[in-house]
Amino acid sequence: MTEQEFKKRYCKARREAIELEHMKLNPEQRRAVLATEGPLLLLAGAGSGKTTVLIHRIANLLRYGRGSDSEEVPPRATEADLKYLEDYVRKGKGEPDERILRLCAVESAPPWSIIAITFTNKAAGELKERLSRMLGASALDVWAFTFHAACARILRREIDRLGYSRDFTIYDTDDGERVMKAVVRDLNLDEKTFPPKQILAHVSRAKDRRLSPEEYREECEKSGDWRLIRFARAYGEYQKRLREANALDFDDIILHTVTLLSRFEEVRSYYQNKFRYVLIDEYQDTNHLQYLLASLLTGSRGNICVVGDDDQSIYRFRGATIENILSFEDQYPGARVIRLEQNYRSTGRILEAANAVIGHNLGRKGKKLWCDQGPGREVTVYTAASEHDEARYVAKQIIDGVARGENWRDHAILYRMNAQSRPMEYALKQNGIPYRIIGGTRFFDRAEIKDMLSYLCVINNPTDTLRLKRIINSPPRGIGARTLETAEAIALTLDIPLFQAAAQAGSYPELGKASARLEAFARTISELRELSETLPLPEFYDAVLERSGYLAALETKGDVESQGRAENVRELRSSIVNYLENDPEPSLGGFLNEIALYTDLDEMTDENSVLLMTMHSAKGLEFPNVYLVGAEEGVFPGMRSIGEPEEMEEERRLCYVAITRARERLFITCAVQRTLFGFTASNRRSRFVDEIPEALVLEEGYFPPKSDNPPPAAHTPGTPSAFSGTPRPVHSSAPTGRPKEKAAFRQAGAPASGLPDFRKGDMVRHKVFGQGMILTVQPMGGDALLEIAFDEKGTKRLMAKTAAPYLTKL
DNA sequence: AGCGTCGCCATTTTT
DNA sequence: TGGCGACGCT
Repeated sequence: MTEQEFKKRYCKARREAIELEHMKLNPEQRRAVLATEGPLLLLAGAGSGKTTVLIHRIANLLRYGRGSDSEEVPPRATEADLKYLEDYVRKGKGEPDERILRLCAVESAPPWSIIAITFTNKAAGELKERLSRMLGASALDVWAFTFHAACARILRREIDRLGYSRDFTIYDTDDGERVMKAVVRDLNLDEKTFPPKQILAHVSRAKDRRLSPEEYREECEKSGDWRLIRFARAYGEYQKRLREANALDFDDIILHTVTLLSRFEEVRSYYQNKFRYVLIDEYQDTNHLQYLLASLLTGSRGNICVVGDDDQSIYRFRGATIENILSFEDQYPGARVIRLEQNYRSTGRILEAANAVIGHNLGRKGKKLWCDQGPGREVTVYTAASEHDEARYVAKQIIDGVARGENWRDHAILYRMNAQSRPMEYALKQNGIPYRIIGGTRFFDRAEIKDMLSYLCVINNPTDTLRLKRIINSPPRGIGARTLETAEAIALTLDIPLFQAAAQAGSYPELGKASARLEAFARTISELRELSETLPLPEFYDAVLERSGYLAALETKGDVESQGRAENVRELRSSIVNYLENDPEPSLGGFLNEIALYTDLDEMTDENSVLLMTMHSAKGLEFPNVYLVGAEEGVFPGMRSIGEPEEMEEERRLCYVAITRARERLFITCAVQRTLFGFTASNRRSRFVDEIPEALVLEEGYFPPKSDNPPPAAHTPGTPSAFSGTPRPVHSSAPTGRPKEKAAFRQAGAPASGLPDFRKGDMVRHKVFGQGMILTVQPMGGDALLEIAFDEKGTKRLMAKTAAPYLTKL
């Protein structure tokens, strides 16, 4: 055997041997796992198993390094080795022994040499969990973090080079807004013409382009726009204040890491040497800065693997550039591209619908999902008379589903705006359907939680003036705006932290009577600070709750609102306990650092409830039944996107995301008339609905005469894509020619006229809740509230008219 | 300092 | 429709 031949056979056998361990994957997935070297773009469609691929890829790197993607033969490999390898492949069992491991590995990657970056903590956590389940504890040394967590980690080591100290604090959006607000006031700008939020948006964009306040100012001056020039000045001042407070906002975390890596050769080479393999998830959501970071971490070795789906890019509004994924191959010459198009989630019709809709977009890589699952049921399109009718329809479908044996949690209602949840909630409540709203204001964004965290921040670091100001008078302790102002002035002139001024308030006569209150507050904080050094964290937290008077203030208020808040504040304790269990060296500072980047504590519980959320928050999730609600022009696609081609494409991608959440059944609903924000409007139904081939659709509900509904072809941009196999008929969904629906108008779950005769003590059977007895009947404006004790589901309150179709008297 | 009223405004969200 | 901030009154 020639050396050439040996080499060839060896590499082939080695590759096949490694492949055996991934036989559960499909061929494309396997290719993606084995292509370890060089740049790789993985276009992973919805439901194509990309996380599985990511996991296997990391596992492969840890075990075999570049073994599956290399032409190198180990220098001491013998023909006996080759034979052993080939025999192993022939057996096809895929359970490698020591020798196989040794023969296949080419520089196995140590865990800490792999960095996998995700967008959310949830995704990072999931990655870590699945990795450690597959590979044991050593997998925990893989750097699986969010962009921000990874950068914060780097900064905690290196940031002193930029003149910040390593124990910097992280300001969230809310903190940033407070600072900017103060800046606007101090620059004597009007908050109406210079909304702090808007300035921050500009600042964020400037940071994304790596413009310093000076550079940004120069640019603004060239433009001659006096408003922009003020913006630039505000940016400078804002940045100055963050620096003084040794604080970083979310953009700074990335920006400063990029600066560090590009400016300091030794930092750059340290991390480039450390990280042999860089993986980035959800690449379509990265912004320019994150692109730079990724390329700086990758270095000349070029082992970067990005995973994403251009069709699922829905965060342009917060700076994500779809460009990053579209031009990956230009930025990394020689990049390999692998498409994962086999979908393991949805039925054929749902996928066809998704393909057809997204096919109307122009700027895309092109990809068509397929599955071997069979067509499944039609997509149901229901036209409702109003948003209430729409909600009742959805409630009815859910009840029917559950009556068939499904779980509540198998149903998800997706809408464009949070404001749309209200009528839905109403209908669900009336039917006694358990539900849970995801999103809206999240746990850590709630005022009471921020207050408690601010207490902890101030105790940990009394010079954190921003947080100090937040809590100094909550609960009210007689330290008002006036007092605070004088105290701040004193602190400023003496160049001491505000906290110190408060602590020695007695020595400043201008504070008058308030000085005693300031000192008392400062004393409380100092005492708590001492306690924090001796007590275990949860007990210490209890002490904070008590001594701050915060909890007591909530409890004395006694209304439902405050009760909920008190509940939340106590709830925070459990995340402290949680932290304690995960950190080998827990400390108050450690907890605060972790919490600063961790917002989604409310893990979706496994409680059995119908889920309501925006289409955005549904990304990455899947449900057997999906209700895509409010499919009307002006709602979805939203008002702002009409007439803006780029925006419209983003809306369409959002539609694609929403459709592909459905596993078995997809319901799309629209209302002929809808009241939103106090205005009643009649909207045409969404163009996206009309982009779904008619053959896939089953129409239900109310149809107005044709004249009210101009042909959809007029507002359907683009041409049916080459991918959408079935060419669309020129006209599609105008209701004429479908006589049956016209006659079939009946509002969903609409109450039969007249009040059903329910009495106290009646035994009834409900379609879903089973048998029960009516406890009370309270007449309420032509309807009645029934309180029914069900044998198995407990006591529920239902509206008589809504429940009537599902209730029978026994 | 704290409460009530008026008027304005209005996607989507993660870190 | 509803939530929030500014303002003005007590």
